[in-house]
Amino acid sequence: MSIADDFEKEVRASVSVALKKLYGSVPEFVTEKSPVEGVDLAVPCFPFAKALRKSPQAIAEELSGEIVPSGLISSAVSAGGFLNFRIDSAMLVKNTLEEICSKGSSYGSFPPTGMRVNVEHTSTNPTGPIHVGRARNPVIGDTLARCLGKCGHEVTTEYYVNDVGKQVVILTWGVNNVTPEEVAEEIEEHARTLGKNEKERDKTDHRLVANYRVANKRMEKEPEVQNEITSMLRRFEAGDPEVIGTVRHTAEIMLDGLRETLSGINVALDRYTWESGFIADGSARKVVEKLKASEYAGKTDDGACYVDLKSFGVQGKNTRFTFTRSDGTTLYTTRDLAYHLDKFSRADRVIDVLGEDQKLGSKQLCSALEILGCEKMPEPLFYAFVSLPEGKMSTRKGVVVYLDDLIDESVARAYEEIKSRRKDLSEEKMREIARKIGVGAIRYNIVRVQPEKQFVFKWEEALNFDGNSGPYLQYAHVRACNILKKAGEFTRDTDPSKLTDELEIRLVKLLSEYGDVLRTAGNEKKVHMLPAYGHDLATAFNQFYTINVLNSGEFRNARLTLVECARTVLADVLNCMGMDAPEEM
RNA sequence: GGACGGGUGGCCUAGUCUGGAUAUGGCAGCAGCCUCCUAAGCUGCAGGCCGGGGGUUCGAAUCCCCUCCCGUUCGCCA
Repeated sequence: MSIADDFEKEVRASVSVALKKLYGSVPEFVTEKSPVEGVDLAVPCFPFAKALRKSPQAIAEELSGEIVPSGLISSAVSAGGFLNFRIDSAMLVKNTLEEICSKGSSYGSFPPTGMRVNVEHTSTNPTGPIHVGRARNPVIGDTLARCLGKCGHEVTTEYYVNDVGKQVVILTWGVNNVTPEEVAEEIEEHARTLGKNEKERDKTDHRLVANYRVANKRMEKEPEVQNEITSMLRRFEAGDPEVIGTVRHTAEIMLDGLRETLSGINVALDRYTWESGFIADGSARKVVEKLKASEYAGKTDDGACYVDLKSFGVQGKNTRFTFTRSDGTTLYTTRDLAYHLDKFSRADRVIDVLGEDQKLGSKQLCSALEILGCEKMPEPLFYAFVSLPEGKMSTRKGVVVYLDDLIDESVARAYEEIKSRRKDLSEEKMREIARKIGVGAIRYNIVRVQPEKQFVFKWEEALNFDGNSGPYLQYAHVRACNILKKAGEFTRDTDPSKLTDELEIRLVKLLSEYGDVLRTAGNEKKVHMLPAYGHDLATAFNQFYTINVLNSGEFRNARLTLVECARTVLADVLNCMGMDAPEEM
């Protein structure tokens, strides 16, 4: 329960009492934030006007006369039909600062709920490196998971590895049959057609791309290769452990590279679940049997099985959701059903971070789960695709920016910045800080926009280190650290009579709202609230920092206490966004 | 064609679910601020028919209807 919640409760109670006393009844009313300076909570009186046959202004006037400031309410005044409340800033300051001082980095966190929440994110096909079109997924997913953890839930993050299907089989064939000479030639040719010289990156996910391309090309031209791949696929689907094993091995090699990339942006997943596992353990088969037995089931002339989802609101030319091919083998979505049943056996709440191309698939999945008698539904969190100014991202056409390249570029840019302004640091230290800043800039830039908004990737925006950016927040944190380092010893002082400046109150007010932000960002899956809050907090801190002398004078202890509290919350906001909180930069 | 999402100053963006007072910030532009805690900062100026049109309402960026533009999707692919 935050002080803001308490304040709202008191406001509602006092308005209710006043309404009852003046007019004999308590109609529904709302409390809201106000754009007016110095107003912390407002009650619009317009809705009362009709029933009471009085002007909103008069009602606000009468109510304000009835309400005596007490507790957290310091004043209640009427203005233009609104009843405006002001919070007692002394209590706000004292309560907030004391709470932050005593709780430290757990300030803003909620007590354990015992709820198990599973967040599946990233899950890109293990057939190539992660490009920035997909980078939204791990960043949103990881940030959401961290926020949910702060909300008190037991969070597990999970990557679903698609090691089944044509794509991975082609890749596997390429890894095992394409010669090093062919690979070298392919790399050269690719560079030539794109007109740029891509440097060879010594990472498995990048290296294997050439094998994959050669395999695709040869499959198109050579019938024998086509046959080999088709036969591998058939053996895979028949459950041949040898084929399944080699494909999985290839996927594992690829995944090593992907994991390395993810760890580069501070993303580590708790669990990797393999799609092939649901074939191996028979659970996909069980899904098939159960669906076949349902009243919605049907069979085409060829023998493919489907359920008709018309009555579930699924739209389209065809409302059939096919779950076996005519040869009886399962499809991706069938395995995904088994996977979701598995997830629900391990978690109370299941969240899938998905690209918007999965919308229909996700809807079909939910309907099928309903048919299977699943009581809970997965909650999808969709994000729109990232494109480049020249158009849609395509690995084949070379219209692509890899996440690894973005990270390198951003870190290099941060290194240049730090080199130009800090002559005193060692090379090693500069590299270390540049990494933190560069990665932070990327994560912030991605998570700051609402996921459903389409996103055009521009280098100058991705590498922006000013204003509404990751480094801006990190810089505010650095400033706080520096003051505290220079200050050395001081006694904490939460006496509100020493922190009465408008800028100080505004900063404290923001600090007091942190819990609400985490609740919205986590439980309501509105992850972009976090960077917005962080930016407001950093701005308030910077203003406070600029105006006041903090490390001397009669208010030294109180101001340093506020600096310490701001640093605590800034560091935690950064942490929730998977960004490092450097002590210098 | 249907379904779903987006459209907010030159560019990017918050607010839309749950209607409320002068629409949030940033970038770029202009003008200032480092004898004092890192100027990746701070202050000020300029810039808006909230895609367009109707409607509901005391009140609409927000709700309803129509319409335009952009994206995604409508596989016995994954």
